[in-house]
Amino acid sequence: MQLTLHARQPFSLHSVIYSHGWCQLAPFKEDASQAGLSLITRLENSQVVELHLSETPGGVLIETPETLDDQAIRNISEMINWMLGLDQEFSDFYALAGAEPKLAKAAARAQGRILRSPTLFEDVIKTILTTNTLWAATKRMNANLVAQFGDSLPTNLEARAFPTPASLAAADEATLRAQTRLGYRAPSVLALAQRVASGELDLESLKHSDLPSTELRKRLQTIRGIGPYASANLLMLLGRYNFLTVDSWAIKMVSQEWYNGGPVTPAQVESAFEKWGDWRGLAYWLWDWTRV
DNA sequence: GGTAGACCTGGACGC
DNA sequence: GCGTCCAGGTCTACC
Repeated sequence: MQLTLHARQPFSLHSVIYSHGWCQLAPFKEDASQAGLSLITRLENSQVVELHLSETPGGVLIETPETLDDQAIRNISEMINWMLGLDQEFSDFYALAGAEPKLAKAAARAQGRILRSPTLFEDVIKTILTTNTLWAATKRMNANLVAQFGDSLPTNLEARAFPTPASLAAADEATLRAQTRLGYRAPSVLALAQRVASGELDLESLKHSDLPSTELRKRLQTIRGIGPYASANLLMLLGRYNFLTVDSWAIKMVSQEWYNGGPVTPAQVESAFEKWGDWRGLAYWLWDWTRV
């Protein structure tokens, strides 16, 4: 099956794929050429498929060896549209960024879209796995979750999709802690999976929520394991750029950029980008931190 | 509202 | 090979 989707211009698949580290997390798989991206995902009809994404004039080409019915194709179309933010509009941001040397290349590179997972559930779990640990450990924990709880491709039992809420909800905390190496994050992951699987929490509805960003942030922070940094990361994935993902790296970068390497508080990191208004999270994210 | 300490893993380092 | 130290956000108790 082949499917072509149109993207609002300017668009660069490479810029979306490398917008952050998600492309390194299973079940995403980077192309050796860095020109495309593969993923294994579970469709609404429970079919597990492998999709390959590549750029085509005006948009993105989706290919899979599977034979799919019309409903599955619609499902994939909506999923990829969400993951790549094909409808997202950044002209206001580009107009502002053009006057700032540290962001001047954003429009030419078609930057702004942040790679999303197929479901917000997957993105919340992955975000929890990024907290209070090194990137190598995040990749390991995530790979363990996929390997132990994800559904397999029919044609390759080793290749798995991200676990469903139900499959994780059925796990026990001890297994998550010890075998998946989630450590103290295990209760958070388990509690979230159980809330989503039971229907108590409709995470996916937040993708298109009308809530103001501050309210959405409060809602996200009711999830165990989601604090200021993680909620800001999730808001950015939801297309809200009102908050900064202030982590230790951000503090270090702002210290070097504006405080001559001196001590910097999270509030000072926030204020450094305050003038960017509703775009401040994106201005921070795309800022060219290289010294001139 | 602000602060301190616990939570857990794995890499780096010294012995 | 073993022990110790440290980095990395969130949560909770306490002031």
